[in-house]
Amino acid sequence: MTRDIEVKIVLLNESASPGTLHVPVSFDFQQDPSDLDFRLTVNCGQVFRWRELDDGGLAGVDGDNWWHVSVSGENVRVSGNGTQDQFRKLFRMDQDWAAHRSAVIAKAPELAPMMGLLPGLRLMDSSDPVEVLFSFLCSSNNHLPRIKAMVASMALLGAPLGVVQGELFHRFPNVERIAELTESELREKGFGYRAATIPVAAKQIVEMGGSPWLKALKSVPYHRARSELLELAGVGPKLADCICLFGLGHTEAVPVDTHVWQVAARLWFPEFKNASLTTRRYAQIAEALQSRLGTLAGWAHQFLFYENLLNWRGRS
DNA sequence: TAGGGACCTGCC
DNA sequence: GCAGGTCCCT
Repeated sequence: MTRDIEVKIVLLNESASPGTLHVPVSFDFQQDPSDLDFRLTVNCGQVFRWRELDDGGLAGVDGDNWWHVSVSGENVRVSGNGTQDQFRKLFRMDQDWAAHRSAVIAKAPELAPMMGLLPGLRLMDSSDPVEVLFSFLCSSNNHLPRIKAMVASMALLGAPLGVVQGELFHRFPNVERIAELTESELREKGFGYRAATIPVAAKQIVEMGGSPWLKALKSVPYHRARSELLELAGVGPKLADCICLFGLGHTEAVPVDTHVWQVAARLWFPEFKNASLTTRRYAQIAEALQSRLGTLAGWAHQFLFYENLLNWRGRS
């Protein structure tokens, strides 16, 4: 691993988030793709700003850092402006995921087939809950390509971080900047009815203390964090759980969306077959996973979600 | 409480 | 018609 001097440059652009630029570093390591598959992990709907490059690599942003990942068999080369520890944290590389896999299969054997189809799907740990929150605010009643376009559009408002293969990557804007947006400008940019809720939610967060308030929800119990998030405009049970799981490290959270709903009805609740997703039934499904898997429930849920998403066309 | 409909926009 | 829903109203 090489580690060059860090140069801190505070950007003076008032309209953008303050950020830091570092001299790029790179490091190499060995990684079994069936334990951690970077391509799968950044494409399975936890994050919306990673893209595949012409050289076959992956590039994306997390918080103040941009990353460029190149995988060749078990050899991985990472370039970026952050530390190796930050990269390892993003992909939760310090945990024993083979053991986690065995634990999930032991307690919920019916999940084994789906886990087998998606080897290397890892739960990420974003360092910017603000980006997670507003990304998922864009996701309601929406599809992936448009969600990505909307998140990319918001990201243009943030400070420039670095250039990868000729493409400029931005830090996600801070809540204060998002709170300045107007409904009409967001509607012009194609946000649809979410244009109304995004600035309102941002103002609510600023009112309560901004990003520090949101980050503080990492260290309160999951149910407390969830109920606080539910007070925000446009945030219902599903989004609150996504924010808890992907942005706040509450890994017992189980977001129940249309895909998880379908799988759950097939697997555990046949009586839900022609029913609607109510608060009560939502809780029953989440509880079914949480009671058996505890803090591994959120990771396990990801297999239900993504396997169903990939194969939804093939089902009735 | 459960069920139903509206809501932006774009792709199947 | 339907998307990784939420909100409002019977």
